[in-house]
Amino acid sequence: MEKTYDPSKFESRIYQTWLKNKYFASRPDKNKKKFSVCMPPPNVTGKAHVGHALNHAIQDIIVRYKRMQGFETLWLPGTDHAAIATEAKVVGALEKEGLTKEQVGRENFIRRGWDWYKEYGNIICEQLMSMGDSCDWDRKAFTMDENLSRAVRHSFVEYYNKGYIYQGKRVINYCPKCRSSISDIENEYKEQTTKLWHIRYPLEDGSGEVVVATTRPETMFGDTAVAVNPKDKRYKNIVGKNVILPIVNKPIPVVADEYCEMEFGTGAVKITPAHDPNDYDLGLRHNLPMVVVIDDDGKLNENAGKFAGMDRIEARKPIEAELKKLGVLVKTETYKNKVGCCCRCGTMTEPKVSEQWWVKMKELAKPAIEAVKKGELKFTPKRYEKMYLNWLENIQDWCISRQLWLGHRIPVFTCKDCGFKGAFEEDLKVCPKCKSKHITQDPDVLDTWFSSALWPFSTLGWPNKTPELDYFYPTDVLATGYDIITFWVVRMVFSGLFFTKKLPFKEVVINGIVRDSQGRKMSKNLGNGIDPMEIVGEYGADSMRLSLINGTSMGMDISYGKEKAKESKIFINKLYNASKFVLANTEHMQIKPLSSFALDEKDKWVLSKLQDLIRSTIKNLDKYALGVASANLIDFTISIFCDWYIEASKIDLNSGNKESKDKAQNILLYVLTTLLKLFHPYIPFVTEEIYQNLPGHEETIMLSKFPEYNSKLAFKNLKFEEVIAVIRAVRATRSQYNIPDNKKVSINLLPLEDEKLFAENLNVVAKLAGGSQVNIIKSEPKEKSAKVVTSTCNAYLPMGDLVDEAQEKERASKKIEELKFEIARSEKMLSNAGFVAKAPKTLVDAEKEKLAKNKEFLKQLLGE
RNA sequence: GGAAGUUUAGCUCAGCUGGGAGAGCAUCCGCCUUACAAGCGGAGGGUCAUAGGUUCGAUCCCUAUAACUUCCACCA
Repeated sequence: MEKTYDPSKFESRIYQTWLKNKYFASRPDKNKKKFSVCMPPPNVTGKAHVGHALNHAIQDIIVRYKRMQGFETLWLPGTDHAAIATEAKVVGALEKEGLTKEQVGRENFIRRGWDWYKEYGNIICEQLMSMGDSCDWDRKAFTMDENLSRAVRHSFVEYYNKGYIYQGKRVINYCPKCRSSISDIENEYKEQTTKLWHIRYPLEDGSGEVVVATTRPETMFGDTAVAVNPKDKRYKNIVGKNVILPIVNKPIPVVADEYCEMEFGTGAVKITPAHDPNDYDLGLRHNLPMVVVIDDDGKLNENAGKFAGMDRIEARKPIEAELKKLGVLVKTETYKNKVGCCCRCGTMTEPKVSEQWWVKMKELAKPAIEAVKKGELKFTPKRYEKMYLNWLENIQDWCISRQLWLGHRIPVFTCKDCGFKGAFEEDLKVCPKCKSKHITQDPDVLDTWFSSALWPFSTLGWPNKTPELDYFYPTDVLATGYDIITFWVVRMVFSGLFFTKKLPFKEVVINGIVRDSQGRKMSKNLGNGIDPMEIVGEYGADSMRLSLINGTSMGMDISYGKEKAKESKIFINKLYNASKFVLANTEHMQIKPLSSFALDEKDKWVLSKLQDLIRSTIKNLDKYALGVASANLIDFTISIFCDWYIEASKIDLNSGNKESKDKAQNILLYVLTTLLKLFHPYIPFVTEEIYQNLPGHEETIMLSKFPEYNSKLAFKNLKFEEVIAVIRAVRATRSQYNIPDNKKVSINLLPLEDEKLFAENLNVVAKLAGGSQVNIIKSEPKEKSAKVVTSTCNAYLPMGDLVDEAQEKERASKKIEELKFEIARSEKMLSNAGFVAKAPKTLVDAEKEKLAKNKEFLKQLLGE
């Protein structure tokens, strides 16, 4: 092994070995239990961000753990075509050549899309590899693959034929930049400061006026009414009359509708049915005409008169000027509101009436709701079930059509001659009704999430009955972020239940969002994003993984910065160095069963602690408490293995006694090997690197058996901590006397109970407390000494005149105070009748015992 | 407007199906001790947001309050 820990020297080499040996591969095997996970497909043309790093660390830890436990484990990777995002990039590339979509035509455009996928599609996968993802790359899927596309068409046709898909006119959110409709969840509301324009609409009969307040003056050309609340006394007399729409000079009616809030603004609202969902509904109720004034490109159209051709937002200024000129602008005030924006490009979306394709949701949602309510589908943490249920219980129909060219084209065909219309899995060439060949296909494509919703089964071959689908489906766990529960998790669940009659997974593990070290969301605007590849380059994938997981709890947002990766690297370095020590001392060792050795107290202690660790690690991994498990592993490594066992083992290793040396070597090897296996899911590279150098190692740590609790190596009545306590107390006293660590002193031990224990550990005390010589004494020494007390053993450091009486007194009285406090506390508890009567017996007994011990201890201290 | 979450050491966060508060970093003191100075030893530092309640006992359960965060709905 290299002298210093340098992950860049071996991480990629090890990954290549794993790949080459097909350790990630998985095949249906009826003799084994399976464990399957499907990867949330990242955007094919995207790059990994720290959110991926976190999510993938979680998945890989779970998957590696299960694989080591002997499950036939499949982690199925893949990517998503992300139509809107990719189309925007291809359009951008065309623009640079001075071309438009329309100029190159649909077919060529799609070809360019594929070129794009091919050029950039592998970047993200390579990045995931460098993070250590142990997925079965041979099964890598892409939502636009032939078989996945077949799944999309198959499911569409099934929905369609069963009446779940319909075409309908509704107000939808339209992104003028992406030139497509987007669904409600893709429409994000952002706060902005704008103005509230108060505009005067004069009554047609000249008897007065109505002032309306609006945030969107540019839509006034599409106004077809002014609405007031029927209860509003101010406007009672004018309901039914007409007002004149300024600039346009057109009469429009005043209507009464509950929708208007009397308190807001002036209590009168201008109604633009074509450009606002509420106005649209109101328009339907009152039979109002619809006037479209904004075109798909976000520009005002001919209905806006002289403002035609201007951008909807830019037109506000000249419109305001015109209103002022006409004397109908009462006032403007600054106003904060929220406007819908496209989640992909951030452009303000335009509510717009149009004909779109929809999936009826109410009925599909029902079994998905039931699954969680019955406990068949579980979320970790549980609170996210509420988010899921809340969404499904208030679900709206799903707008699945997008006005794009990239993606899965809607397989609905219409006969130009007889008007026949239907959905087909194969392209329709001849009308089944009139045999005409004049067939057209719907121009729109499907929402990207439509194909993602099929992911857990389409990737396994569905709708074909493949052995993979049969064996690996349903999958076991889905790990994803809470930000896509509504986009994706919900849709996979109802799609899975509808098409396969099974839940696509049993458990959903939700991770939080990775924020910057100041707790802010990472964003391009702030420039505070962290590139995971940079972290991997600087600290290694292992450090990045551990730092993202350790000490966190599932579902919580985490603040992250390079410092954390550095901390993890420092720890891994420690593990690496400890391993180097073990390796250096076990080179030519003989491997023997631990039962063949006479174990002393420190051996029993480390082995028992290790068994506890194995048990707790399994328990925590099973409930996805990954951050707790790793913290325990790290704590054991440093505070038990390195600080005490390794140091103490040096005595046995250098004793010259072959039996002792053999024993120490075998214990060191066993503890380290076990520890590496427990750590492997978190830090796969370095554990493999070390493992490959261990005596008696197997082919790979990846496929070695995950440690199991061994009761034969778990001992009771461990006493080594009494020795530790004495060493600690001596060290503290030395520190108080400013005796540097490298200065040896003689130490006299006066055991209070177990003389044998201390007699057996004299050399341990000498080694770890800096003793030149350590002796057992039978009574208080006459020599002037610094006195060190613990509850089971006193230690005396003979220092002659260097003994500081004042300090000795202070230390003694401090100890006495402590004891008195403890005794008072115990007595108070035990004198409480309620405690004695109601607390568990073991607790009461323990308290009694503690009290008796402390009293004895105190007596002994005071007696001197 | 509806819902959820967070509040613990100077900082970043763990922990708790209720039984004496933890880690890392930072700070202070002492050490290059032959795995590790990316280290070792020692030390200081917290009414576990506030107020009530349940209990023999509350950081943990319940109820209010405050601050911050997020999700959903949305008033022109």
